[in-house]
Order: sequence, then structure tokens, then C-alpha cells
Amino acid sequence: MRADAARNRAKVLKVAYETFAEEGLGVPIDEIARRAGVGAGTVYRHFPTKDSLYQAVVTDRMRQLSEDAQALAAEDPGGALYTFLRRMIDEAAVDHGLVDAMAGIGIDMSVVVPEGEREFMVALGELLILAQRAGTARSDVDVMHVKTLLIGLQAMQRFGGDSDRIFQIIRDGLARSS
Amino acid sequence: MRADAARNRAKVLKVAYETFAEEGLGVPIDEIARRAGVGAGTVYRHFPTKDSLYQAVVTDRMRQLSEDAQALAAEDPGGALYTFLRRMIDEAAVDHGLVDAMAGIGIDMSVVVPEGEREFMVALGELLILAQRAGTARSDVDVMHVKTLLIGLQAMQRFGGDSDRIFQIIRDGLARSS
Amino acid sequence: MRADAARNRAKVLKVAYETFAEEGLGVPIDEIARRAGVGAGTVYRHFPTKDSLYQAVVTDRMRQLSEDAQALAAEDPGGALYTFLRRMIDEAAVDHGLVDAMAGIGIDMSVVVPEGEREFMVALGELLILAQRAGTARSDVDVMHVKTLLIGLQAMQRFGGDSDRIFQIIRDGLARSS
Amino acid sequence: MRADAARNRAKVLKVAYETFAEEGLGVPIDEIARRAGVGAGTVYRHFPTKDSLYQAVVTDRMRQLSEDAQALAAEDPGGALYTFLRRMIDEAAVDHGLVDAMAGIGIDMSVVVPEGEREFMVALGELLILAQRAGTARSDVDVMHVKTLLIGLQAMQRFGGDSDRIFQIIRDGLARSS
DNA sequence: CATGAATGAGTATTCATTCAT
DNA sequence: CATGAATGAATACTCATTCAT
Repeated sequence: MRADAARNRAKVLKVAYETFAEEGLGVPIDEIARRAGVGAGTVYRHFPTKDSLYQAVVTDRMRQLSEDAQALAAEDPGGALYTFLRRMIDEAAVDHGLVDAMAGIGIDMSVVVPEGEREFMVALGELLILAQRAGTARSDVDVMHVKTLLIGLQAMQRFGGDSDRIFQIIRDGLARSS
Repeated sequence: MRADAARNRAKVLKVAYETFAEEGLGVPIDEIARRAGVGAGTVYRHFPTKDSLYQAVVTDRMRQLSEDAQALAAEDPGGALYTFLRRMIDEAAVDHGLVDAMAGIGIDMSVVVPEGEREFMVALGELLILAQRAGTARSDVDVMHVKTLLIGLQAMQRFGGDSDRIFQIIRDGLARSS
Repeated sequence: MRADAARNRAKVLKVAYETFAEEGLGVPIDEIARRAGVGAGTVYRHFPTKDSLYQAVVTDRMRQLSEDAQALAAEDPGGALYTFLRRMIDEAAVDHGLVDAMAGIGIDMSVVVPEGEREFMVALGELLILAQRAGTARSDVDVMHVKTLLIGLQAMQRFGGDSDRIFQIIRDGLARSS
Repeated sequence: MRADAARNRAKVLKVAYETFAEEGLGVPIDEIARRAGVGAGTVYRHFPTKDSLYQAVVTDRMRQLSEDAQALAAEDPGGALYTFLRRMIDEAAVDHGLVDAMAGIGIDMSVVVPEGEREFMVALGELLILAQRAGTARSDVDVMHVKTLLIGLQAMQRFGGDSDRIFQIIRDGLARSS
């Protein structure tokens, strides 16, 4: 790919993420093209359908998150899981329910983002194992449970309310020895 | 209201709930009218905008749920909270993320369904107090926390996975004496 | 026709005139029914189509005008023509372009209101003849010319501006001995 | 603007003028698109609302008229005013009451077409001054009076009847030394 | 390759008219 | 007769996608 093409792709991806987060998934492709400073045709060259753009945005985001998780694991193995969950929850507000909105529209993320998803799960799994070793997470849960709790926590965060107490409840439940 | 009008209104509401649940909020009004066996104009007579139909569907559902909650409280005061949560979670699969989908579309339920909401919160609050009295819920949570957890649990249920373990985690977290 | 039916008919006619004048011809029949305090069905009983209501409104108005013209002729034969024109022009603002709006919508009044029209022309003709006898109108014009000027004057009045000077110009043109 | 886009814009404008004149303002945009041989979307790209299309049509027409007026002034200063009025009146039949129809629909041209309007008034003002210098127009009228008379003349023309005599009456009134 | 103009199917909403109550 | 609920055709406008420039 030519350098300028790659630059355009990256620019569109970034703008798309921000725009979806700000305005919801309903924003027209034209609007994203405008904000990215390219023609609509250029968006379509890189992402042949709107769904493929959704997918690319989410994959990209998951990659970033996986990297964050790895960095946290290196810094503070025992506390990384909760730090990471807390961070993702806080960012859920920014994402404005991207994933749920997609679900609401009938897009099944697990089908649509298999690669990014796998990477992400691996990274999350690492954090869980470290926490279990450190005794801060019960042993009868696996990475899917944590992923599920994460989904729930994000939903709760978006719903609003006393997120500290909620986080504490989940943390207590997750830490309790079974 | 005339008998036939009331019948149509109820029919439309029922069909709308089912159709939104099945197909998502995107279904055209025409489709709902078709399924309800009425003209599109009839839907619009009762619900002058699509948003008002969303709102009516949710209000209606909340009323049902409030009634369910009251019935449960009468039967089994101590266990009612968890029975109710469990039931709502199971039904979340049917709802197919109605509320989240609405959020994704930019509809703020708390603005849109104040009456039904209030009733529902009162009923849920009853259950919480009964549980606290029975010692099955920690005392440092209020009804908003429970509502928030419910939102999260529904999101998790829709996400799929081992809902029993998840429910147990939340229950443990909620029951833990603070 | 029963007394209440007649009362309804008159009420609808009055309300329709006022409403069309205020809001334009676009107002839904339902709105007129509402303002008249009757059901939509009742409007349709008396005026089976919207066009027939337009027609009835205009016919009714013309009948009033004819009566006005006759009264003026009796009072002041020489000046009646100009007084009448002036009055109609002033009322044009109230009518808000009823007739022109109808023309704009593709309704041809001359086809649609033959009776009322004829009466009106007779009354106007009377005024013209009286004015010609009194020497205040040139002799090379007939009632159609006056009607046409009236149409124009109403258009000008609605357009706004210095209606006195305009009226004077027309009056000068109409009075000038040919 | 790209050449093809400009061509489409012009084509739509031309077709819209003709179609409004023929069929009234009620014609669906789809119909105009069809007649212009473009998709509905194309009409909307150039004129994002129907009102903006009305406005563009009128602005365009006023520009043509201003040019006509200037040409006439150059040819025959003394007679230009009446020649121009006469011409506009004759063309009023073609316009089929565009402006009045707009007024009937509730569109205020003076708000909507300020630029085209100003140009037109300037051109008309020129003609009036030339006529006053040549002694063929009374000195106590200004350009607004003439504009108003024009509106009225067009209304009369559309109404039908003996337009020559009418024109003569107005001309006599306008020429009469005050 | 990039651009942005064109396409046209899709949809919420309105309203004249009919008809069951 | 009166009512107002039901009908459904009509229409402005949007936006994903294609394609000429």
C-alpha cells in the first residue's frame, strides 16, 4: 500500500472511532469522510461497506486494549486485572456504548471481529491468571466470566450512578473465595 | 376510548414489543402495522411518532414488571429480590437489548418513561428492603445500585456465557456484609 | 334539513372561512372540524370533498359581498364603486389571498362558483353603471374590467406597500375620460 | 463545481421552473427529477429542501428579468418601462402565478430571495427614472409603487380578460401628471 | 488512486376520505 | 345523524453505495 493510502486509512479509522463514539453509529459515511478530510470514495476504497468499517474500528480498539493490558501486567501483576477493568469501565462512557449500539443494530461482534477478539481475550486471560495467583480473584472463574462482567460493568457505567460502589460489589464478588 | 380503538391500541403495543424484540428498533412502522393487521395511520393515531411508540412499549413493560415484583414480594419476602433479578435477566434474552438499543440510538429512557420508571423503582425498592431485613443483601446499597446491577446483568445475559456463575458472583457481591 | 344540521353547516362554513384565511388552504379537515366543535364525519356530511368546502366558502363570501354592494349603492350611488373597491381591498389582507391560493393550487374559481359569481358580478355592474352615470368612471370599461382591476388591487394590497397611492393611480386611470 | 454537476444543476433549475409553472408548486420532487432525467438524490444535492428549490427558481428568474430590463433601457429609454411591464405581464401567464402560489403556501419571497430581489428593483428603478425624465410617468411614484402595480397586473393577466384595456388604464393612471 | 456527484431504494409522517359505533 | 377511528396513498428527505471525472 502506498504511504498516502496507509495514512488515509489510519486517519479514517481514527475519525470513525471518534465520530461513532460522539454521534452514535448512525452518522453517514459522508460525515466521516468530511471530518477525515477525504472523499467518500476513499472511505469506500478502504472499507467497502459500512459494516466493515464498524468491524475495523472495533478490531483496532481491541488491539490497543490488548497492548494496554500487557503493559499493566508487566507493571503490577497482582493489581492489573482490577486496574484494567476500572480503566475500561471509565472509557465506556467515551465509547458511548459502541458495542451495545452495534448489538442493538443487529451486528454480532463475536462473529465480526474474531482476530482482535482473540488477542484481547488472551491479554485479559493473562491478567486473570495473575490475579488468581495473587489471590485477588476467585479460582472458579475463567476469562469468559471476566469478559462478561466487563460487558456488564460497561453497561452499568453508561447507565450512570454510583460506579465506585458498583465496582466494589463486583470486585467483592469476584474476589470472594468460592 | 371506544372499544375498538382500545383493542387496536393494545394490539399494536403488543405487536410492537414483540417485533422490536425480534427485529430490533429499526423495523418500519409499516411493518408493525402490517403485523398488527391495521393501517399505518392507525399506529400513528395512537402513537404519533416512532419515539412515542418506543416509550409506550417500555412504559407498558415496566408496569408489568412492577406487578410481578409485588406478587413476588408477597409470596417470599426474603428471596424475592434474587428471584426477581433472575427472572428479569432471563427475560432480557427476549427483550434483545431493547433498552440498550434505545440508548444506542440516543433515546434517554429516564427522560422518556418517567412514570413507569418510578413505579418500577418503588417496587424494586420494596424487594431490596425486604432482602436487607432478611439479611440477604448488604446494607450499604440502595435501589439505584440494584437497578444498575440489573442493567449490567441484562447486558451480560445478552452477551451470553455462563449466566449462573455470573449471577452467583453478583449475588455474592451484593450479599457480602460490608 | 334539521335545525341542528343547519346550525352545524353554518358553523363549519364560518370556521372554515376564518381558518383558511388564517392558516392557508393547507389546514386539514380535522382541524376545521375540531375548531367547529364537530366530528370530521359531520364536515363530510355537508361538504363531501375538500374542494366542495372551498367552493362553499367562496360562494358564501360572494353572497355577503353582493349584499354589501347593494347597500352601498342605495346609500351613495356616485361614490359606491370606489367605496366598495376600497373596502374589498382592505379585506383582501384578511382573506390572505384565499382566491389566489386556490388558483395556485389549481382550483379554477370561475368554474367552481358560478352562482355566487354571477350575483356578485351583477352587483358590481350596478355600481359601475352608477359611477359612469355620475361621471366618476370612464365609459369604455365594463364590469369585467372592474372585476379584473379588483383582482389586481387585492394582489397589490397583499403584496404590501403604499396602498393609498396605488388606489389613487387606479382610480385616476379608471376615471380618466377616454 | 464540476462540469457535469453544473450541467445537472442548470437542467434541474430549468425543468423545475417549467414544471412549477405548468403543474403548480405541488409537483413532487421525484417528478421534477424524472423530467430532468436525474435521480431524486441529485435534486437534493443541489437544492437541499424543496423551499430552497423554489427560492433558486425565483432568484434565477429575477436575474433574467433584470438583464432584460437593462437591455431595454439601453434601446429605448423613454418607452422601456411600459415595454418591460407589458412583457412581464404577458409572461405572467407562463409563470402561472408562481409567486402568488408561493404566497398562498406561506412562502415570503421578500425574505427568501433578497439578492435577486434587490438586483431586480434596481433595474426596475432605472426604467422608472428614465420614464419620469421622458415625462411618461408621474413624479409622485417610486419603484415600490411600480413593483406593486406589476404584481397586480400579473394577477389581472392571470385572471384573464381584456388585458389591453387594463394595461391602458394602469398606464393612464401612472402617466397622469399629479 | 482520490474525488465527490449521482443513484434510488427506504421510511417517517400527513391527511382526504370512508365507515363502524 | 353525529362521531371519531381506520385507512392507505402520497411525499419529502436520507444515505449506503457506485462510478464518471
